[in-house]
Amino acid sequence: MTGIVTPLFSDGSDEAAPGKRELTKALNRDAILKAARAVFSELGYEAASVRDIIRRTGLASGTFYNYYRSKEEVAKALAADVVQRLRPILRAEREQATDFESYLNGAIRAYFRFLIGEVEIWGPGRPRAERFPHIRVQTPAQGAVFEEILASINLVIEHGLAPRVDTEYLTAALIGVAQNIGEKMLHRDPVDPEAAARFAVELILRGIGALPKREPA
Amino acid sequence: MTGIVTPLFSDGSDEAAPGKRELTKALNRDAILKAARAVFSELGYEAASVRDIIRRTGLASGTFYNYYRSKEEVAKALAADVVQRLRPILRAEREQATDFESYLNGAIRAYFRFLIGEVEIWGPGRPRAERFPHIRVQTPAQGAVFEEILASINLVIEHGLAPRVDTEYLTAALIGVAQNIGEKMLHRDPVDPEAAARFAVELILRGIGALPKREPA
Amino acid sequence: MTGIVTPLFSDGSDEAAPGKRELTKALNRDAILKAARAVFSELGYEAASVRDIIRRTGLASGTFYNYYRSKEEVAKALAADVVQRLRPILRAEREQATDFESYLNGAIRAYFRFLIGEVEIWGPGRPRAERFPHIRVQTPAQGAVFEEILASINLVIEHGLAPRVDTEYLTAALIGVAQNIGEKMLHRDPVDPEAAARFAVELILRGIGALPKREPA
Amino acid sequence: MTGIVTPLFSDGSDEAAPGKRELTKALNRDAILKAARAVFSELGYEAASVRDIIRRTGLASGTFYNYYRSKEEVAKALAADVVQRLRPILRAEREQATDFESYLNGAIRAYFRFLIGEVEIWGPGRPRAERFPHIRVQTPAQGAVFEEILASINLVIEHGLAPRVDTEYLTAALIGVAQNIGEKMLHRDPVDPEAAARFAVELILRGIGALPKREPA
DNA sequence: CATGAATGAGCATTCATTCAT
DNA sequence: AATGAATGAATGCTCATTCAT
Repeated sequence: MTGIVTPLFSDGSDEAAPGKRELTKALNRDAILKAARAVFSELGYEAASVRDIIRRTGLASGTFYNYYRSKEEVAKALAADVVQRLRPILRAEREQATDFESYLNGAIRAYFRFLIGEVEIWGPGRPRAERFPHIRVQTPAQGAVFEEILASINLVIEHGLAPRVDTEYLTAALIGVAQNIGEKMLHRDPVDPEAAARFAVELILRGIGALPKREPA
Repeated sequence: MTGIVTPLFSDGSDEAAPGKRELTKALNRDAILKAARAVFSELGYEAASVRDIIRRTGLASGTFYNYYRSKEEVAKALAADVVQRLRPILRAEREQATDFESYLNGAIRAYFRFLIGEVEIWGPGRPRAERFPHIRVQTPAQGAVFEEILASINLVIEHGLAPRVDTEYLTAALIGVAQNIGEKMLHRDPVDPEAAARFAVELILRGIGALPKREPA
Repeated sequence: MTGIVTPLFSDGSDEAAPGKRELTKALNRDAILKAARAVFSELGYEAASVRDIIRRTGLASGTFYNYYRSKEEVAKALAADVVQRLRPILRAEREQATDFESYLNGAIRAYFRFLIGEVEIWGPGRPRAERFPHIRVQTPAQGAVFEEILASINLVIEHGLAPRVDTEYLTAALIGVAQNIGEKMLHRDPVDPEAAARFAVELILRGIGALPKREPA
Repeated sequence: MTGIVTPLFSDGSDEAAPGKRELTKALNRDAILKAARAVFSELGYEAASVRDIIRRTGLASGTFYNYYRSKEEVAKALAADVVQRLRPILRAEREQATDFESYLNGAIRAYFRFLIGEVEIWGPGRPRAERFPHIRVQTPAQGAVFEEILASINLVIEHGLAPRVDTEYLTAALIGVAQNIGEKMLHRDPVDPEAAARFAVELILRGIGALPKREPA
């Protein structure tokens, strides 16, 4: 029952380095986050218990509460973390986009590439899912990502880049397409975000009349 | 606090078609299913407990286990039930479809109309969702419905009606679009399945090049 | 881990007798109450835990909650029980009293006799008390008893039987005297409620000028 | 969140009377005692936790254990403190008393005046009490005070100043009267210790035949 | 000596499941 | 077959206490 332990050997650099205490704290916090991410992914947010999380860290049960007040709080931290990494990417895409087409292109590509860096969140092969295959559960991180994309799309639309359609339905469709194609993409070998993005973007753009009909391949 | 009870004394007429015994059994089974559907919808599958379900039926807790072995089993029954009602509709659409366009048209329309008849499954206003908005939960019935549609699309594609695209991505996109637009549709007032279906179908069909570009509105 | 068990042999009398189930329930309820009384008395209400109570019954932990929702509820039941037994006695004394003197005489006597029947509530030798002797804890039953006496006194006073004094201070004094002398009485051998009552009553009555000065013994 | 801290660097002057170190220690000790007194008064002794106490001091949790080994120990210190202040007062009263009447007069007055100076110990409005009103909790200080008075009375009695009564019952009655009237006194506005003392003293003295019957008011 | 994170026992409570009635 | 009480594992969480820093 050791969990994260104080490093046995100091590196001697005491200047700006965090003290042993701070280090252990940071390590523990990370360990909890990591464990939570894994547990949420395997069991689903609802089914996961705080004890599942700490059990996986090897820390004592009480220790969890030194870092987070509840399962919900870890979930929020996890979501915040993923959002913090995704948001600037989406913002950049918005800023350099000249029209809806270029925005969508960039955003979807960015999202798919982002996905690949986060496989353990969408991680193919969730055992929980096997127990009752009909239910698809979202982890907090996944939920946060979709909300972020939604927000990004809405921003673009508000700025007049919108195509002339029912925008609520459009964003719903967009999210749906990105969500499902992204997930399929992760199961392919090799994982090819460019191809997936091309498919999704063309489908949407031509679907709303922003692209010419596809040439027969 | 008895709910549906077995009559203590039979009136001697045991030969009539369903039989008193069988009738009560069927009633109880239905009561449990109905309660489960409501509970799953209100609390979400994971958060719902067997106790929540039987509490709502008024039956005794032990009685539950005469019909189902666990929450999972009721969920499966619920899924089976919804599938049983959806499947023939989708099959009919497949059988009378002449091309992918006509199939998709029929299937999506059928699905959206079906949704409306099952509002209590998608029931807007799940309080649980409010507590942690990032998480979207699926009820067993919802999961089953999506799986059924997926299967139907795959059948159509296997039978050669497929458009010339990556069919796995296509079905993924299709499901995503139907799923998300269907959900949005349910929250509108008035609920208009035809308009929603038109949007979804045109998006997909034009998206894969099966429809001409949309005229400027 | 057997706790209260179903009696092994029925006595064959099935007429008005409670079913086995009801009997066990009644026995369990009593066992819990009894255990709670002992635990409160030994550990004090605050220090006692629900687990202490059920541990002492030998029942399973969950079983407690089939009978009471919390420690507070058992405490209330305990208090209600003691009050239910004390109240009619006090009422009788009030009704047959002709003046304050006769009321007080009757009430104090009744209270002291009642105490003796409830030794296990005031039980001499509370181990908890030894752990930190400065603290005197009241069990819920004790509290209820004092409240009941207080109410009784106030009733008498309201009905004009009051002596001409500051009645709030009078009742306070009365309760204090009864409380402390009663407790001392229980530790004597032999326990003599009559002598104790005589002392308390004379002290109070002469104290408020309702009795002549005591003759030198 | 440091509360009282040990200065990180000494200024070299370590020889001054109490010494920096000793001073800080005394300050911390006092801070803990003060916090404990407040916490016990607000929450009751049993409900109060060591954490509650240190939280209120602003000190680190571990620091508590440099001064006291447990909640019980602070309680004892608190009791000792109050006793230390009360004892000389009572002794003085004993020493200048010529008979039981004069002693009682002085002692009760002293006690009631003392009470007023320690309102925060008896502090009216303990929220805990409201949650389950039947239970009256004593703080360690309160208990100590009563024990001290008890001891004082017994001393007087041993020295032959005793009236001709059952002295054990007498002290019990005395304590009871002082305790309850004292408490009521604190809730009156204005708080009048003289009046309260007069009531209590006359009640007891006349009660044991040491005073003539009261004149009709 | 102060600090505050780690520890793990303990508590209240809920729940799925069993089984005597 | 229906009932509902009993069971005990499991959960979220708090707390006293220790100890490396």
